[in-house]
Amino acid sequence: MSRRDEVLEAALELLDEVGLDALTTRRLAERLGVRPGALYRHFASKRALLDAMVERITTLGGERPPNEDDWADRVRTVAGGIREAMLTYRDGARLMTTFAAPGPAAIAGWEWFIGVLRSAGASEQLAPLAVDTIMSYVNGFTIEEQARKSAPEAGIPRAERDAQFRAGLNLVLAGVRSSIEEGP
Amino acid sequence: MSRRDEVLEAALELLDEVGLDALTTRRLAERLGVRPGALYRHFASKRALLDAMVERITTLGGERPPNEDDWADRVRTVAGGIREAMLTYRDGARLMTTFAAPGPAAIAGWEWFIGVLRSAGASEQLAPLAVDTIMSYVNGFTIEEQARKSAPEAGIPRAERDAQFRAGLNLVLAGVRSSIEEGP
DNA sequence: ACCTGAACACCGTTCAAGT
DNA sequence: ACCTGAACACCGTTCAAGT
Repeated sequence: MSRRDEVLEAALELLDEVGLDALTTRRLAERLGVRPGALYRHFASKRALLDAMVERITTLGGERPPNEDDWADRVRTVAGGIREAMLTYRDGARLMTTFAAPGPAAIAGWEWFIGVLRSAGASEQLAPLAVDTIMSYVNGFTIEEQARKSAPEAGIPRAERDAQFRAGLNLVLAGVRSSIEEGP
Repeated sequence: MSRRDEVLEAALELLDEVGLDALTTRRLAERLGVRPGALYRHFASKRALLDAMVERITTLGGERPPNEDDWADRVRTVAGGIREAMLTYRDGARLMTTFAAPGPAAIAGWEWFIGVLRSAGASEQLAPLAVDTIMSYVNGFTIEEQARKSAPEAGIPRAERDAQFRAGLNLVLAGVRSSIEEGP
């Protein structure tokens, strides 16, 4: 494990403890027992560090269910994994929205996702639209879910949120299914 | 127009010019020809100022189409208006994700939205799920759309993005429609 | 009511110099 | 290769004092 990776790991731990707004280079340096300037040997800027954190979280959601599964089940597994990855660290979803450009892990995942839709019978036009729509739903849901913490109904139990996520995803999937059936 | 409103207006203009990361109290004070400390007579904190900006943007998306319209058309109009409101200012969608608690405008809009779904025949359980799912899609789509600026395919023309938004929304609406038809 | 002056405890970042 | 020491140009926020 390179020193760079150790810094990255510490940054993710710190994020989970204090949240995105309190994640400062100085606090991170202190946690590493080092002066702030030393961080710049490993990352060109705080922005670069955040990008590496985003890529790392993206990799967490990289599970690929077997092709024998129903296509909708494969989508459910992957969508659930992406949500799971964002929920792993405090403010994880909000951190993702600060990304500069999609990293290799995100691009690979996107292409795999297109393939699932194509194998389900989606046209060349429909498949990317469906992937984009599903991803918008997953990201939108998770961002809002994770943002609610000082809100009125702050403490919705995890099991309920899981059920709501699945139900909403099924709604979207029903739309995708009916669009596939309508043909080109 | 109160002084407080003038400060709020200036903050929104500044946001549009420099983006969320460069929106500082000191820059805002300079634009108003005032010392930084003076802002605290009008807003208790920067957080409070950001909350007021969020509420203001939410109000922008508050159009209510006539009840004679088809329910799906009403949803399309309102969803489009919410996206429009977030796109009005640079980083508008990302600003929304920093909200503390939903303001009065957001709550009123949510209840109206539920009514539309109920009038379309959605059950008491389905209506809030559908609203939540549609809103997740709208927010997720717009956040991603607005975040892409230094990305590879940065310059997708507005008309194309509008079309993609509508197409994705129709996909979700198809799912909602089929769930309504399946009954309770 | 609104603002100034001045301070406080922080930020991200750079860079010569050390080991 | 990795870090220190020290500085630079910034932050958000407070508060007595002015008009």
